[in-house]
Amino acid sequence: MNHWLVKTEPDVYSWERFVKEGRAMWDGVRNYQARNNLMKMKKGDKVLFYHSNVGKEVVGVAVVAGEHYPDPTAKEPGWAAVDLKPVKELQRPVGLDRIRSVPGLKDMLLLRHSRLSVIPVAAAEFRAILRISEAA
DNA sequence: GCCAACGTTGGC
DNA sequence: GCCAACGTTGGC
Repeated sequence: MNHWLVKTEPDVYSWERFVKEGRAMWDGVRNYQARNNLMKMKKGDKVLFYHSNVGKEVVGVAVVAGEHYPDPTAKEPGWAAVDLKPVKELQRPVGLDRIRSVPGLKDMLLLRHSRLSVIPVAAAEFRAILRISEAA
C-alpha cells in the first residue's frame, strides 16, 4: 500500500465539507507530476489531507475509494481524477512548522517540493505524522 | 500583498 | 532545442 498527501485550500474545498459529503472526486489537477501521482493511487491507499494557504496543516486521513478515470472537468483529454473518502480527522492538526521541526521529516516532498499538490509520502513519514497528531 | 520556486509557453 | 517571459502556487 502506498501513502500520499493531497493539498487543498480550505476556502475552496475543506476537510469539513469533505466529511459532510462523505466522498470527493479529486479533480482539477493540471500538473503532470501531480497527475502521474494521482494515476498511481490504488484503492485502499491512505492519503493525508492537507490544508494549504489557510491553516498549513494536515487535518485528516482519507482513503482512495476509486482509482483514476478521465477528469470530467478537463477540457483536454489526458487528465485524471480519483475518488477519495474521509477516514478520520486528526486528533489535532499537524502544522507545516511542526513537520519541519522533526528531523526525520525534513526530506518530505511536502517540504522540498512545496508547489506539488499530489505528493507521495513514505510509510514511515505517514506514521510519524499520525504519531505527532496523537501526542499531547 | 509580496515574492521565491518552478512549470509552461512561445519566439527565435 | 534554448531560454526569456509569463503564470501559478503557496509560504511568509
